[in-house]
Amino acid sequence: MDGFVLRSKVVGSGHRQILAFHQAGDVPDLQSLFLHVLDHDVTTLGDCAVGFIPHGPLRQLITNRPKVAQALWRDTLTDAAIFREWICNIGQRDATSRVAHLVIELYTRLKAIGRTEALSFTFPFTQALLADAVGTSVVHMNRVIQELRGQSVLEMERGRISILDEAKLRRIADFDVLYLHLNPLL
Amino acid sequence: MDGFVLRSKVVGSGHRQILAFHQAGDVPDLQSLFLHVLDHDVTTLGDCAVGFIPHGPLRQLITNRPKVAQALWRDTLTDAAIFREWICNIGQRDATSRVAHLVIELYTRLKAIGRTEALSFTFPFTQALLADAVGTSVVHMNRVIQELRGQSVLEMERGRISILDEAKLRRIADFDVLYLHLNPLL
DNA sequence: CGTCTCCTTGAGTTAACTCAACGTACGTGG
DNA sequence: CCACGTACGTTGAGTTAACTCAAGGAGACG
Repeated sequence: MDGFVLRSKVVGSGHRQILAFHQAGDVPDLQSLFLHVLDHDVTTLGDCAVGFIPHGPLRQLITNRPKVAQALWRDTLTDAAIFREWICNIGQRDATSRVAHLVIELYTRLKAIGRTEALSFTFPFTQALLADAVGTSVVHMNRVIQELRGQSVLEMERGRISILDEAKLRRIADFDVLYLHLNPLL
Repeated sequence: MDGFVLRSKVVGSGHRQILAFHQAGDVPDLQSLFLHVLDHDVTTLGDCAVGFIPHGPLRQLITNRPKVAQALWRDTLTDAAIFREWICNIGQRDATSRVAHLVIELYTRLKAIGRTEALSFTFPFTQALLADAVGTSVVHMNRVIQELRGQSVLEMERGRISILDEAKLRRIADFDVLYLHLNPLL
């Protein structure tokens, strides 16, 4: 309902990979609705207001109301689409692009629910967090952020991210909004 | 029904990222059932026998038979779980581990449907294909494969992958089968 | 005032990349 | 049946992006 939630997984080396960020309105738990065992961690990121829906009533709802079921199913499919884009992001782009891409994704999704102000939004990140999300070391993340700052593309400070040059950021990010499937009527 | 299908996406640089492999019994198209616009490519890999189910009758089936709907929904959720593991694989492991992990994943999934022989299976790969799947260059993929060959862990030749030392491969891969959710009753 | 978390910087190292060339197998058409 | 083209694999050499280790600085907070 408010705040941010993240999915993550710790691999054998001890490093953590963040798999997704969720915001107000998302239902992260749907990913495990029919899996019976959670294969990753789901954590709040700072202060959060969250609601819980027991699986029992939820399954009943899904059985009795096909339209609601389809809307929820659709939600899990857009999550999957975002996972796929993250695979591309981490697999094919350099660290600077990856960060830019992540920032635009967060900005775009937050804008869709009216939680941005102009070209900025609040997000309780640390550099270590961003590093875990895009698969770089913390030190390198620091240098990438300085690079983006130096180019007057982004500003990041105390839980707030501000886009200074949107066109340039989009270019660096190689961002195509399609995968977010924001328009359900399309 | 037979053969392999792959999902992929081409990024701005022109490079291709493979997002998933699908085998007999999978229904790759379910990922776009409620999205109305496909955000990535789905391609056959060599000779294939595929079946098509029009969305109309499929939606009707889903509406009328909640149990079937849940089984199909579950299928899309396991696909998402695999996407998540790929994010970890590409984001956190080195190239050798990534290849090892991919091989064990393919082997495990094929074994579940009885399409392996002993510790080997047929798969129409090229080194360029594997490179696109784990996000490395072709040249580096070649060296990684030579490394695995040299350590007597794997053999790959003419569309066949053979595991020579399963324990060692699992160790290199950092593989935990959980994310495949092979047992629906768990 | 000390402690904790987070950010920053420098230096050395390594994994992976690019470019370019060459080898090899296979199939096809002359 | 050979010559050629194509696709795939292999190798070497030089370069670069990113990593690790280690240390120092800045702000927040009790």
